[in-house]
Amino acid sequence: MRSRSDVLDLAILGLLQEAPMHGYELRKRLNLLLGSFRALSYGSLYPALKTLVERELIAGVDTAAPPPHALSGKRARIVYELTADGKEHLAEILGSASPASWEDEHFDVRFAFFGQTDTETRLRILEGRRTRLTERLEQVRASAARTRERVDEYTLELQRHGLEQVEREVKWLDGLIDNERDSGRERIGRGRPATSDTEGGPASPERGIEERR
Amino acid sequence: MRSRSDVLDLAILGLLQEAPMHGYELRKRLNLLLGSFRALSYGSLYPALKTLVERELIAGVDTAAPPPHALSGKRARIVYELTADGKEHLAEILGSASPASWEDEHFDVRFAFFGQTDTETRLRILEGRRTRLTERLEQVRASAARTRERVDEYTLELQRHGLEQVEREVKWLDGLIDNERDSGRERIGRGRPATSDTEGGPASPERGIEERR
DNA sequence: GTTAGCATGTAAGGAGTTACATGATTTT
DNA sequence: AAAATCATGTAACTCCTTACATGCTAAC
Repeated sequence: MRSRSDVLDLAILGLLQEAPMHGYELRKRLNLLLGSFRALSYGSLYPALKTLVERELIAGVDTAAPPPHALSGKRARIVYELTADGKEHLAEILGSASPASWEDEHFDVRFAFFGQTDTETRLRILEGRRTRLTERLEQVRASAARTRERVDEYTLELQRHGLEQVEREVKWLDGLIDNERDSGRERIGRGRPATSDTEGGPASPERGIEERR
Repeated sequence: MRSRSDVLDLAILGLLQEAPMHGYELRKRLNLLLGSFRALSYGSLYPALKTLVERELIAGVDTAAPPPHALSGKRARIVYELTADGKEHLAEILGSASPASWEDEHFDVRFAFFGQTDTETRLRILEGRRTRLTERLEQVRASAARTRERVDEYTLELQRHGLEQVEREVKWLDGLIDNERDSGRERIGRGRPATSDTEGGPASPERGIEERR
């Protein structure tokens, strides 16, 4: 009875670290976080919560009938929060930078919780990710060169577009890496993102991502 | 005993239409085609081939022991090719433009076989895809606006980057759509819009499409 | 003569989805 | 009063991967 996706577990723990929440709300936040739109189903979420409770990493409090006030009005909903074990477990994961961290499935979630990760680990993950992507570029370019002639134009265009997307992602990473290097060099604190930021708009962390346009 | 992924079936049929092939080779071509790098495993491919044979859409010929010459040297390998039914089935799929065609999982494969698809269908798929993506942009932007304040900067940056990628894809589609419109109209003058996609980027977009053939 | 790559398959299991089942609360 | 949306869960099923099992052939 092991598993239930590492990624989902981490996403849940990370979100609960920010604030206790019930399942339904968790799902919405999760959908914004992961892949940004693919809707995670309840059929995945609730069983995952269940096993996390069994492992005592989170605890659920049913807000329906709090012994003192019998009629709090609200209907049954179970608000989950991290246990001490859960916090420890989360900190352990967020402090690590294993090769898995920069694979497709893990990277986005790890990145989303960079606010709870120290600069050094952030850098190692970003660099690992960058290496992973450039390896991939090499590989695809190599095998594309080998099959060049027998491929029709649309297949070729699809490949070209795919490569361009990856190249773009590498540039994005370069910006982020520069950013982290700058911030790592001036302060030694834990966590804390680089920018003082806050001014309005969907502005990107200053120098990081301005390429294009 | 239905199914075995539509997408995989289509990819196999489409590739076999181009040329008969054995499993091992099919896999390599498939990996270039789909997602461009994610390696499809034999555990998926061979069972899929098996059911396609059972459905009589393809037929496999074992090249190991051709009755006439007992020692052709080559080891056992099964070359698959489309049956008449298979060709018909493929043509039917490639002629359709159902909503499924422009969903994430299907679109790439449909696009890869545009060479075997008529202009009108190509256009409908490209436009459907474009609509799908812009809907998604709207949706994400809307829910992002609602949660604006309580999201930290890294999560925000991730979302911003995600949106940018989708926007880029829409522009790519715009270029392709213009291209198809021009060719559908059997190229009358009309200095083409040149698809404002480019900037410093490496690849020269379009151009490749729509020549030779 | 041994490593690397060609070639074909099966069994078990992981990670998720859809569809079902149920009911409360809020909005129109 | 109806419809939407909040809220929680389970069962069955899908699609895929990993690991196993087997053996040939080319190159070093």
